[in-house]
Amino acid sequence: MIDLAQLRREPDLVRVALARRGVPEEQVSAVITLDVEHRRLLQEAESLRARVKELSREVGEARRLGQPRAEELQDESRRVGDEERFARGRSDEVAADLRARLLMLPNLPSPETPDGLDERENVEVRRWWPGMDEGHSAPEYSSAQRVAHWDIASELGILDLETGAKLAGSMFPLFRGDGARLVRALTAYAMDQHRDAYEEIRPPSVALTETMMSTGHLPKSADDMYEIPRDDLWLIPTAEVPLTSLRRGEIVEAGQLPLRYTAATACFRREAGAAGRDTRGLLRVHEFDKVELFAYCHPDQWRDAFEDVLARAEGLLRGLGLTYRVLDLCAGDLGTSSARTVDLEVYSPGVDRWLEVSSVSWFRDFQARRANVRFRDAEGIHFVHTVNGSALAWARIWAALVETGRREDGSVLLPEVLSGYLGGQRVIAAKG
RNA sequence: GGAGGGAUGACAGAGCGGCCGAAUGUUCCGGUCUUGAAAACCGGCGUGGGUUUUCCCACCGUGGGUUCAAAUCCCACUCCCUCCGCCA
Repeated sequence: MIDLAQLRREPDLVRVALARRGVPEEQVSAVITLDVEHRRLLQEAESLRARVKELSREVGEARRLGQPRAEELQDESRRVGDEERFARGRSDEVAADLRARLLMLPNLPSPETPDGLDERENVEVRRWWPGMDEGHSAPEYSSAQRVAHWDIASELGILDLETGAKLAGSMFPLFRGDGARLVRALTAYAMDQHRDAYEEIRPPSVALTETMMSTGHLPKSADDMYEIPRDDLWLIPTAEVPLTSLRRGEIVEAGQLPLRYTAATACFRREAGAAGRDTRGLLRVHEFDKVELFAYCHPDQWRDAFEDVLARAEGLLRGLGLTYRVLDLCAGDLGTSSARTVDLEVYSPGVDRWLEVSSVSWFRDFQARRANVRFRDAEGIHFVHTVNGSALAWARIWAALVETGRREDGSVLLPEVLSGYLGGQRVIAAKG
């Protein structure tokens, strides 16, 4: 959540920043009004409380000395106590309202985040394709590569969407044979690339409501997630959720920062807002495997952490030989918790589309404040910054690889970097 | 799932219902001493909020309750440990 102290200090700055992402001015003002009211009620309740404590001390004193005024004091304390409970109740009500509204406010966009209200105004910052570094122009794709992955997949028997749907409903993909093996190889490839600097974590695939709150996925995006109400659990939509809560409530020494973690997990998304869109193949699915990179860092380190995650995600794409572009998301297209986000999209020739396969974000202290993760240095205690990004999300990568690698004979050539993870195999053979 | 034990500050570990936000030890920080270090000695050392420099409030696993007054009593829950059962 945003910093209430900052909102008090610089209300106009907050108003202007949030207006960039389309938050109505009234939403901000409502929070300010509630905050003023809350502080007034809190002071009232606390001074009554102080009076009760004072009287109670006097009661003890009087009784020790056997003074008859103890009874009177006791009665008065009871009266003040009733008043206090009433005042406290009103204060708590306002506080709950305040908190609820504060949690609904998104993060302030970074000054360098481009203006714009939706994805049409995202800014393409660069593009890469195999051979570009050697001066070659963008690749021409053959007709063999202009076949959608769902067609290739059924031809080769490596993806079985019908059976996935039979088991779990539509948009739950089922990979098989070399297709399943490919997913496993991709995860192993990525994890090995990151192990020099990121501690590998294998977290639970479910999270408590409190854990979902910390990243900002709740309360706002409840409809986009799978819920297990009986146990107050949610299926994680990304490993960002458990990783952000790894150090929840802790104070770490500044010298330990940055703390970097990586995790490969399944990610579950209801995609409620996108029902009916991109439903074919792997363009949009309810479950996919993803490798996530995450860092808790010092406010001075966020840019390095951000650049590192981005460089690693791009490095994987280059290793895989996929054409991709980098988009700087505009203020209006930012996720709730993010101050700055860069998306990576791969070009997939069979469907002729750019597919989002990574999102690298800097959250400033927005998530750290919710998760209460702080660091201590000579000056005192402060919230850490969080940075994370996918490196990478495999379902769409899988589609792009299969489409890009398809040859005239119908077989699929896989990138060399994966051969070590595929027992030397380079090709998914066409069915004879 | 059953039986028992436990949860207090960075750690260890006290705490008759009434100056307990909390003893003590360790760690850590500053100082004295020392050529330097260690030891010894002296001092300091939780977090958040409100007010603002005088203070006030909250927090002793979580949530309720009893009481003039709760770390301390009662209830529920969570987690951890030991034992039994079950099991990938």
